[in-house]
This record gives sequence, C-alpha cells and structure tokens, in this order.
Amino acid sequence: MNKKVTSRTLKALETRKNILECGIRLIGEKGIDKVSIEEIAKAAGVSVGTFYYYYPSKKELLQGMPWRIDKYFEQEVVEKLTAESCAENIKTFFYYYARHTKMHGWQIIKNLFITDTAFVISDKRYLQLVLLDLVNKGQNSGEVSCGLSAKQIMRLMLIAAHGVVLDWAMVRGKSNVFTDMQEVTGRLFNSFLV
Amino acid sequence: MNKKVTSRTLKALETRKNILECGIRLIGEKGIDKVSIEEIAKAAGVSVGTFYYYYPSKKELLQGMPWRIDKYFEQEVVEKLTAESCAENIKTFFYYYARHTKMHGWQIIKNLFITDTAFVISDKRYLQLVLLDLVNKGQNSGEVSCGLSAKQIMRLMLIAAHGVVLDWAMVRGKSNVFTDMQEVTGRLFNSFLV
Amino acid sequence: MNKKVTSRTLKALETRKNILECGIRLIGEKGIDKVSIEEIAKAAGVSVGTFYYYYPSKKELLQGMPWRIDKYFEQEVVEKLTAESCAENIKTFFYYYARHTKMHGWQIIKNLFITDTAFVISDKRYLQLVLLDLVNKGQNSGEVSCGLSAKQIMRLMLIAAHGVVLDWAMVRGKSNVFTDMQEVTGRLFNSFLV
Amino acid sequence: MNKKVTSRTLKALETRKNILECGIRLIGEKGIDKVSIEEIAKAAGVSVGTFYYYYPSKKELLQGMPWRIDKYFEQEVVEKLTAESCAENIKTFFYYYARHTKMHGWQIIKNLFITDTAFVISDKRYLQLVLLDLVNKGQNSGEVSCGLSAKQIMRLMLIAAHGVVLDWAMVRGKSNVFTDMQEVTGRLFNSFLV
DNA sequence: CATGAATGAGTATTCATTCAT
DNA sequence: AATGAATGAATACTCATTCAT
Repeated sequence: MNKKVTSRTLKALETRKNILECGIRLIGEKGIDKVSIEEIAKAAGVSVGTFYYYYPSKKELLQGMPWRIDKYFEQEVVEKLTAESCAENIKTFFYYYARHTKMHGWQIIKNLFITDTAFVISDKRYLQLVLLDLVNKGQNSGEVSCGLSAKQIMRLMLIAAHGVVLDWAMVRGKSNVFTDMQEVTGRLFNSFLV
Repeated sequence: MNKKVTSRTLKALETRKNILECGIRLIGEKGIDKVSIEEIAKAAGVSVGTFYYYYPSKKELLQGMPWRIDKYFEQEVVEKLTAESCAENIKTFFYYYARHTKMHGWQIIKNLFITDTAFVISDKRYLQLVLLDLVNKGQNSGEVSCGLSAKQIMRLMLIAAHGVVLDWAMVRGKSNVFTDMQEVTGRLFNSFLV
Repeated sequence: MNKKVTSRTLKALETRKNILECGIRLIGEKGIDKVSIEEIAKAAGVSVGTFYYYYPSKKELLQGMPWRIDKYFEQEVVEKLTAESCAENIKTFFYYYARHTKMHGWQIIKNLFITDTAFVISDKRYLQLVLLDLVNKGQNSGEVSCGLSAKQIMRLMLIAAHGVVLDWAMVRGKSNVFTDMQEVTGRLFNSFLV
Repeated sequence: MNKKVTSRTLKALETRKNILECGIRLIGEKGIDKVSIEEIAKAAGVSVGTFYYYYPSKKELLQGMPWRIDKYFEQEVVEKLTAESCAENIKTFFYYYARHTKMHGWQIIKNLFITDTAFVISDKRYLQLVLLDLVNKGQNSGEVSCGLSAKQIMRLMLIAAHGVVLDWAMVRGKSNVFTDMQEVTGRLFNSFLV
C-alpha cells in the first residue's frame, strides 16, 4: 500500500530533495570533508535536525548522487547512440561522459573517487553495459577488431576516460575535458578498429 | 655563508628528515585529513612542539612527497631509457611507472590522488620532463608525428597512465596494472607514430 | 459522569496501554536514558505525536511500571500467604520476591535500580503494605517482637532483600538468588522473633 | 627511567588531579549522565581540550574513584579492627563502610552500581579479604559458628550491607545509613554467632 | 485521534596551534 | 632544540518537544 500523497508528504519530498541538492552542490564546490552538516542545512534553509531526519549522515548524501550518471545516460544519452558507425557512437558516448563530468564540478568527481569506490564502480554498471553493447555491435559489424574481447575493450576505454576525468579533477577543472576526452578515447579506440 | 655542520645541526637534520618520512608514510596510508600532527609526531618519536619547530603545518610535509617517484626515475629508471627506438623507451618508461605504483600499494596511490593533488601533475615534475624528452627525441628522429606538440603528447600519455593506476587503486589492486598499462599506453602511443 | 465507551475510546485505551507496555519493556531492557521516545513509539507502532498525546513525557511512563510486581503479588502471591506462622508467610513472601526477580532478568532489575528509583521503594507500594501486614499479624500474635515497629521491621527486611537482588544483578544472574534470599531474609527475620 | 619532576610536571599532575576531583564531585552530585564534560572542565578551571588531554572520556574518570574505598580501608580502617571480639570488629567494619558511603554522596553510589559493575566488585576485593579475615578469626576463636563457610558468611554480610547502601542511595540520602547499617548487619551477624 | 516533519539546544570528541619552560 | 600542557573553535550527531495537517 502506497503512502497517500498529501500536501505534507509532498512538501517533505521537496525538503528531502532540496537538502540533497544543496548538499551535492556544496560538496561539489568544497569537498566532502570541508562542508559541515550545519552548512548544508543552512543552505537548504532547514535545521540540522531536519538534515538528520532525512539523511543519517553526510555520506548518505553521496549515495543519492551516483545513479545520476546512470540515469543521465539512460534518459538522455542512450537515445542518441543510434549512428551507423560504432566509432561515431563511441565518440558520442564519451562526449556525454565528459559533459556529465563537467556538469558536476571537479570536486565531486574527486569525491566520487575518494569515497568507498566500490559503489561507484557498481553504480557505473549500466554505463559499462551500454559501452559494452556499442563495442559488441562494432565487432559484429566488422568495424571493430576481435583481437580483444568486447569486455576488454570496454575496460580499457573506460580506464582511459577515467584518466581524463581524474586529470581534469586534479587540475581543478582547468583543463579542457572535452578535447582531452576526445583525443584520448578517440585515439585509443582507433587502435581497436580493423 | 653556510652554517657550520656540528653534531647538533646534524641531529636536527635527521630529526627533520625523520618527521618527514613518518609523515609521508602515514599520509600515504591514511590520507592527509585522517592523520593528526600528534600521530605523526608520535610516529617520529618527537613531540608536537618539535613538529612545529620544523614544519609550519601539515601541508608543508606534502611538498616533500612527490620527489619520490622522481627520485625513483632519476636514480633507477633514466639510465635504462637508452634504446634507439622511442617507442621502446616509452614502453620502458611506463613499465617502471606501473612498477613504482605497485611497489607503493593501492592505498597510497588512492591517497595520492585524494590529497591536494595539483602538484602531483605539476608541469615542473621531473617525471614529466623525462617523458617530454623522450617524446621530443622521437619527434626529432621522425619516429613520432608532429601533429601534436611533444608536451601535448606527454600529457595525453600521462593522463591515460593515470587512468590505469586509478583503476588499479579502485579495484584494490586486483587488476593487472602491468598489462593494462602496456595495453593502454602502448595503443595510445601508436596513434602518435608517423 | 463517565465517558461513553465507544469503539473509539476503547481503541484509544488500547493504544495507551500498548505504549506503556512497550515503553516499560524497553526502559527495563536499556535504561530510561538510553531509550528515545521515537524508539518507544516505533515499538508500539505509533507516531511520536501519538506518544505525546497520551503521555506528557518519558518519565510519566515510569509511573506505570512498579505496579507490576504489585500486580504479581496481588494476583498470585497474596492468596498463598495464609499460613498460621508469620515466619512461614515471610518465607513465602520472599520466595516469590526472588521468583519475580528472576522472571524479569538481571538487566531489568539493574535498570530498575538505576532509573529514578524513589518510587520503587515508596511507602505507598502495595508490596510493602502486604509485608507490613504480615509483620503486624506476627506482632499481634506474639510471634514477632515489638522491639521495633512493624514498619521498621518491614523496611529492614526489604533492604536486605534488595541487597540480595542487587547482588544477583551485579553478578549478572550468576548467583543463586533463591538460597541467598532465604539465608539473608530468614536469618534477619529470626532476629525479630521473640 | 622516571620522568623528571619539574615545576611543569608538577603542575600537570595537579591539573589532572583537579579535574578528577571536580569530576567526581559533580558526578556525585548530579549523576554521570547529567554532567557534561564542559561542566567538569569549567569547574576545574580548564578547557575541554585539557580534560581530554588527561582523560579519554567521562567513564575513565570513574575508574579513578573506586580504589578509594580500598585505600580508605587500607589506610584508615584496618588499624582500627583490633578489638578482641569479632562482633565488635564487624561492627566497626560496617560503621566505616557506612561512613565511606556517606562521604561520597548517594549519587555516586548509585553510579557505582550503574557503571559496568564488574570492576566495582573486583575493586572491592580488598574489602572482601579484610572481612573474610575478620570472620575467619571469629570462627577460629569459637565466637562465630562454623555452620557456614567464612566466605559464605562474608558474602551474605556484604549483600545485606549493599542493600542498606542501595536503599540509602534510592531515597537520595534521606535514610539514616548508620543506624540501618548497624541494624541490618548487626542482626544478621548475630545469626552467625554460636 | 493520529501523524510525522521540523526544530534547535545540547553533547562528546577532535585537533591544529601556541607558548612557557 | 625540544617539550608537552593547554587551548577553544569546530563538528557530527541526538533527542525531547512542538504543531500544522
């Protein structure tokens, strides 16, 4: 039985969401260890008690974030991966990867790497599946070499992409993540073409 | 005018060095924000007062850290980068990069990325100069394309290598950093050959 | 004028009782300062608001607790205190005292002593009246000395009994509360016989 | 090698002792859960930081207390237990037991029972040995019956005494712990005389 | 009657930093 | 040079209580 939707539950949902968003923004700006709960609460216009009413700790806030890249890809990117050429789709894939990265600020990227990374990886599963699918199709169409398994190729591509994102986070957003991404993944992917 | 070297100044230097090494080790293991001055002082067998006598703050300690990979390369690797072929030298370079990474454990690598990392990738680092030099030579000898500047190539190569190392740290040392490194950097570098 | 008993008031009474019982149980298990209102409310399956509707504070709940041993005595023990000899009845009394103690576990006993304990030993308690009555009868029948008032004797007996129970709680239920109770109260009571 | 005793170490010791004493007093007055560290620190005229410099937590403070009854008996009471008659010594013993109790306030007694009781018992070991010795002597001299072992007698006596102290703590120091102690332990001990 | 979102004062604990010795 | 006692601001987290719905 679902909870009834009343003006109260609606407002509560909004509060919850508001806290999440303010928290993510602040963490993104300053890093998780440099933002206090009080700061987040104040930014969201609620009391610390309210923060804890919705989230048992600061870390929980981060849990609300990472699915976003999955969601982002699921809702906005996948539909654009319909080019004939595999290379084209791969290019699109990593373009949006870079885009998503930039949307969230370099601090948050760094924090994603910091916090227990296991879940970051697991939450990226969807992403991996999409990329794997692209590679598979490329191999089936004869565009991509079968020298390495699709899974291996996917891994190597993501590793390189992570490098780009990390570099961008390390120089505090001062590098051009789009061109770097394109250069690195583009060149690497070329090595997998027949 | 140099200070006279007395037994006293000698001991002081040793104390200073000792603090540095313990601090670096602890920071590497636990991350800079998770190590207190007291902890470092205790590990070094001195008092907190002594710590502050030598270092104005914890961050100053970090300045002492990045040499290490540079030292490693300076003392043990550079002499091996004498192959005719640039590609060969690049391969050697990243082989030792992976080796150095593995030597230090994934925990330390992860923390290296976490802690204020700007300087890790800073232009001035010896490591980068070595790689830059290799690329330059490759371009001069006509082995490497001049489509991109040597500096750009160096950056892209290091970005990819960082991706490999990061992945290795993220899976807690369970991937094969040697083969991954070779695959990624090897394939990427091929794209720079004429 | 009594309130009409409707299904609504009935349910309210039940809710009230339910909160009391869950509260008592939890307080008994964990101690009053270690149980939150929310915890009690959750255990009782109601909201915190409902808790406050029925009880102005946590402490009010405690008022509901001490009946229990009184209830136990009223419902199950008193009817057995019908021996001719006062000493016999006293023995029975403390046997059931020990029995009740053991039934509730040492944790609860310890917490009973901890939490605001004044009322536990309050003059008004049914238990004490029963014991007082027994002593009175003993004095009237000439079995018990009148050197001390019945009330004094009752107090001293209970004090000793509390010592036994406390000891049992302190050794985490590892002593034999029955034999200890009998030894201590039996011997002490002998001193009041003529 | 002992630490050198300088004016600094001396002052430090005093600070430590001062914190302990203020803490014990406050806990005794208000109960451990009702006293904050800040309160203790303020009472001792130091900062919270200083409190933590000396004691890792509030509980540690309690650890500093209970040996006191042992010390108290060792230093001030034992020398007075030299009467010919065992009964007389027992009386003296429990007189000082009551005295020590009263010296510390009922709150602290209650707290002793609350906090992990294991150490209370263990810290009373000395006390038990002294009492055991008294009983043994009484049995040897034929004053005390050998119907129960000396150890058993000691246990029962202490159990009763605990009851008195507990009662006193429960009524917040409003009973007369001296007369109660004498009545209860005196009468009980009589039952062990031949 | 009942709910549960919201509050905010209160508390334990940490830690970089100072400074008299 | 070296010490370590002392500081106090900062911070995560708890919980009794209120009140609009």
